[in-house]
Amino acid sequence: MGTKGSANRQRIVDAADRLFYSRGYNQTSFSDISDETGIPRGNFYYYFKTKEEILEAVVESRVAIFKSMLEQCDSKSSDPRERLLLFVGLPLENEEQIVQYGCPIGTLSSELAKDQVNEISNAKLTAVFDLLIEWCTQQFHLLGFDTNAKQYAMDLIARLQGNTIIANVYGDSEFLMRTTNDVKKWLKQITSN
Amino acid sequence: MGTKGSANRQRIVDAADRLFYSRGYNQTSFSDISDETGIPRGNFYYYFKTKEEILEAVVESRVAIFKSMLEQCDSKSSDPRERLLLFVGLPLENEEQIVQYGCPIGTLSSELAKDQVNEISNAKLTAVFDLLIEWCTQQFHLLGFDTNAKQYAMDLIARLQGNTIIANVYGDSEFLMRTTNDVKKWLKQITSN
DNA sequence: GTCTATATCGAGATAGAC
DNA sequence: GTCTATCTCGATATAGAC
Repeated sequence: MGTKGSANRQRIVDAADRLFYSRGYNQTSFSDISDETGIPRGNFYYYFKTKEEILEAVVESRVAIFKSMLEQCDSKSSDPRERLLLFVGLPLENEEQIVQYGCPIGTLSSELAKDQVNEISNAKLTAVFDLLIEWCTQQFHLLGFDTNAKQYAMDLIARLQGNTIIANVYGDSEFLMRTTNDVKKWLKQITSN
Repeated sequence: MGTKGSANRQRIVDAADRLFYSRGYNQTSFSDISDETGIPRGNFYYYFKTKEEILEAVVESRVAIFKSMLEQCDSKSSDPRERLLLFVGLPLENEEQIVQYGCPIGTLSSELAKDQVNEISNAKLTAVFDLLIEWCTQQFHLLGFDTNAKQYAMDLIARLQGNTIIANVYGDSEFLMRTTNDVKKWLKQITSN
């Protein structure tokens, strides 16, 4: 195992992940990460040349997390319809955080879209969305949807994002629960023939 | 007219509004606003005691802008159905900016939700969403919807937000146009009896 | 009311001892 | 590999001349 597998490196990435989510990337300082981990600031530069490299590692970590969530959906059911329903229910598993800080991908994307700098990281972030959309597209394909499978997938992700935003703005977990059910009903309806 | 009506004050607010939108609140410095307006940094403190006061003024300005957009919709048609269709089409009028920087209220809300500080400004921001939701609720009421009028209103706003996010992430104005039409179709469908 | 000079702080980043 | 000390810069904010 190289430096990528170092325990300290992992602790930095994990703490940065939490802080980038709860405070935002730009509003998280090396001192914040240092306070959380107990690892002194100067040590960070042994693992990462710049703050942006930490961001890249965090994004990679989130990609891995979402991949494993999709695999969970795959393993729990072999029925694409049931898989999509499981997928739609995922935000409720972290309902409290979602309501408080929004979607970990959506909010980071919005933030980085305003930074002229981080082109690399931004490309990697759309990769998370790509991952989710491709997975959903595949499920819709299996359900018999053809050319419009990707449209349905993008619409589904858009709906989840929109519901998350409103739930976050109003700190309203009831709204998140209700609209999650609405999306599930919509899914059942369009796949019931 | 007091200091609130000063031309310089207004120029500061207008420049800050643009910059908070394109770069984000936290990533916009007094120097940026100074560069845009030609007004030296130190002068800002004659009109605003802190940066957060500038933010409050910007939020007030955005509230006013959205109010006038709603009044435009009101004046163009007296049919609530037609008004809602006009409302849904609004994002396309600033399509380029929407695709590049996202929704001016949605992205600012997401950003401030992660700042532990700006409670006041955040309260004012939800006021913008309140404004839109109440206006839509009223239209749905006029269309004969009763207890579920507000639900439809919130769902409509959520859909617009979600579509904006995806369009922004992918820089995809085609998606914004297609989903705008989809929302219009949905509106026509639920109001056609 | 307007502008210059400057204070103060915290950010990211570096050098080098151990 | 780890940690301390420090550099440099740019941020918000202040003081005070004009």
